Amino acid sequence: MVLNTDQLIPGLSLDCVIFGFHENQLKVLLLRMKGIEQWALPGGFVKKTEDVDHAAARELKTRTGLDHIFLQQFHLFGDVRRNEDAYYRSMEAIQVIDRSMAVWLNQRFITVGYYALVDYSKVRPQTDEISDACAWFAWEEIPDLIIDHALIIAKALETLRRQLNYQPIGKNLLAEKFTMPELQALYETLLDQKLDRRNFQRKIRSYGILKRLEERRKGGAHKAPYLYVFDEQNYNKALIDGLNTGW
Amino acid sequence: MVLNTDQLIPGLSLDCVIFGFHENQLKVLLLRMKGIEQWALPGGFVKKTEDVDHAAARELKTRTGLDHIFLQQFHLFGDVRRNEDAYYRSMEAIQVIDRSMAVWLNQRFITVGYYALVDYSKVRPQTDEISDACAWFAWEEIPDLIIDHALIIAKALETLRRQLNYQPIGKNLLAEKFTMPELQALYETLLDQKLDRRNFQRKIRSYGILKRLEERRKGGAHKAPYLYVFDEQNYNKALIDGLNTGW
DNA sequence: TCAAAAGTGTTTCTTTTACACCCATGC
DNA sequence: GCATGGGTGTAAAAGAAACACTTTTGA
Repeated sequence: MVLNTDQLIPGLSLDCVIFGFHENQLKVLLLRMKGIEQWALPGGFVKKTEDVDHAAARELKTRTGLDHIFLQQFHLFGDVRRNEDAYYRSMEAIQVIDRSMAVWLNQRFITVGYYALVDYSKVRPQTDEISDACAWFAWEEIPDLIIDHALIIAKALETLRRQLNYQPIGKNLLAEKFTMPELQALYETLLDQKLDRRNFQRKIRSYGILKRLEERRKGGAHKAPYLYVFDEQNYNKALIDGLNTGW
Repeated sequence: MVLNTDQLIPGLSLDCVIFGFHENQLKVLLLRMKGIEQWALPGGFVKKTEDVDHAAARELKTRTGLDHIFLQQFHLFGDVRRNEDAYYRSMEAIQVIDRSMAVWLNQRFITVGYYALVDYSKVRPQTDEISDACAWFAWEEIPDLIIDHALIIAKALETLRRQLNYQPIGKNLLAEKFTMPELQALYETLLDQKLDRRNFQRKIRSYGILKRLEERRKGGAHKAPYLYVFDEQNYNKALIDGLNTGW
């Protein structure tokens, strides 16, 4: 492994829950390390001379090729025993990492959870020297994960769902141009409930963050739906002001 | 200082934004370190054998004497340069801390922000060996703070305000028995807006998390208001399920 | 021509807002 | 007795929910 542990903050890692949306399913990008059966969240370490947020953006870029993406810290996982099960031992055994790296990894780690919303179609999952697979998994089909990564994903989704109530999302999970049914499917997936087509349209439109194009999505088997884009200005305003304040 | 730095995770601190409510003002508990003019958030470090959450609870207990209090992690502050201005140098100068402690403090620190909601009347602010003052400050009168502590407070309040929309709060900031006007004053302070008395009552009551007692608050200059307590069961349920889901 | 998806409008119900009157207390 | 705060109810407005019909398209 090419990491020079001297340059890294010891005991601090970060894990990215990278959400995508495809075929009406919420997906998460996962990684399998060489020599380990379980899958893991893509993650990394923070350089001593680097902002923590920057390290997360760097990891996201490495893994997806994407830049300037919605990426947000959501929780610090800091239990003493969270990484005590030394999952990487089999990596040392097959010489994916060396002894000193193994020792370094063996210390107590706290990890910062980040979640990212990305356009599924733009991502080409990347493996590296220490991983032999990188792939999207549908929310319902997430395999067995190392240490507390299942918990991290659960917490990320919980945060995302909450976010949905007061922030405009969708911009990052969909392609630039999208249809209303696509946006609705995204909301339905995230909320895990069916919504009324007409009421959904009304509500979303009332936010004033969408612009409908003249263009329609052709080639579908049925009536061609309109394409929409987010109105940059109003969208950004909504990001700051929120949507449903409740009071 | 009695801390043995060998037992602590290096480069990791935590800061607690302890909110109280008194005389219709939102207050924050602050600390002044010996030899430093600026005030600071009460904070601490995490033992190598301790959960991060536990360290926060420990700090809260030390500082306020309170246990089992609403205490929640809200953000990790991880910029490289956040603590580079070495505010503690004057502490070393007057020998509040020794050289090795100063060196230890001089490294890059990331800090986890926690916020706590406490019953103002139950707190007896505690100083210790390294601080010469510990006091409540009204939100509007927060003095100059060390490093990024003003930012940390701002972020805590932002989180708290957001929380207000989907979680029952008040339980932790008020005495066990409280009046509707007191609860309303709390909401008004947190939201920084006036609310209609009658509509507020209706809305709060519709949540079903309060129980009205027969008892009234006597001794006031006017009509005696009823006392309320939170209904434990429904309150806890609301904590989990949320109040205004928005969808 | 028909099944399935997409577009649009209306009615009903619920929630929120705005607003007015009576009661209790200390001065 | 009057100023002030506290309790309660009701009518109007806004928003959410429920619901039906028409259009487009490929098979």
